[in-house]
Amino acid sequence: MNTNQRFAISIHALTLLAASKDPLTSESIASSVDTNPVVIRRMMASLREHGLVKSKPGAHGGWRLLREPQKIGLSEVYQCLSEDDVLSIHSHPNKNCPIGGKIKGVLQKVFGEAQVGLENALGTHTIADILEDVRARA
Amino acid sequence: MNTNQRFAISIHALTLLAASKDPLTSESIASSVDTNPVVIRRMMASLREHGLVKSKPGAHGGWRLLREPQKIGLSEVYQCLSEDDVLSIHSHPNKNCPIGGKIKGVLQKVFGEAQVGLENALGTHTIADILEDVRARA
DNA sequence: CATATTTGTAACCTTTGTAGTTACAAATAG
DNA sequence: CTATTTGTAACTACAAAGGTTACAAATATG
Repeated sequence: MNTNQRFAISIHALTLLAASKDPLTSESIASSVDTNPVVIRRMMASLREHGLVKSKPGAHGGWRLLREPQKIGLSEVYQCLSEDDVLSIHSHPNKNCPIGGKIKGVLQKVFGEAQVGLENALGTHTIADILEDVRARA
Repeated sequence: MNTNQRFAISIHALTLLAASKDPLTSESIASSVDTNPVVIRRMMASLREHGLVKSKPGAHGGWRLLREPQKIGLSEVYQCLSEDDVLSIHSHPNKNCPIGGKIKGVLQKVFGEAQVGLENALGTHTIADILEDVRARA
């Protein structure tokens, strides 16, 4: 239903940062993700706006975490990126229809609950967990 | 994150059917949803494949439910449409990287849990509930 | 200061998915 | 037979995403 790899890439990048003492460049993150450095910068900018990471331009620059990995929950990462909700409502149902006129409000409520269900499940994991899981698969 | 109104439209259409004794045509459903009848037929075809509705061509034809509305959970409706999961994984992380090589498996597990959280929340509602909620907003 | 490195960002292209639309065949009721 | 309705292919328009290039601005180092 959805195609937007930014969330997956964000987790990937944050996990790389959690595993590294030194800052990582967009270039090196892009290499592990297998994409273009600009794609990484664009995405990391959202994480930076929410205070999860910091960037430093120039020689020996790059990205680093601003918080311990066990304090970065996946629901928070998700919220850095999610402009809209996962489920979306059709825009202009017929307001003259007794059902069409009311359905949007009902769907908003129900889809909101679904969103909470999704984010609660994500919130049970942190970047530290993910790193641990990755390492356990060695 | 997502744009695909089919789930919302499916719920809308099923609610219309639940509220009607007689079969409804794609035309009349499309009118309440405010879209083209072909869009409705395409979407209803998925619901038919999963045994939720039945269609009859020809004069006095149309769509009707094959099950009582209180026995149609929203999670099931969702599953009729969801080809992919809500959260999607980036396709080709670098397998030579110690993290890139393992991240897909880890994300599959975590995203699967998130999907379950979403569907569980949806599963607490049925088409009968939705119709009731709509009517309560009169 | 000069240079190499790295982020920041705008601009553009391509691909993909979705909704919308037209057209017409096939089925069905009366 | 005729009007109605689904089934489906084919096409268009549009938007979002990822990828790419180009270049300005910032920074560490010698």
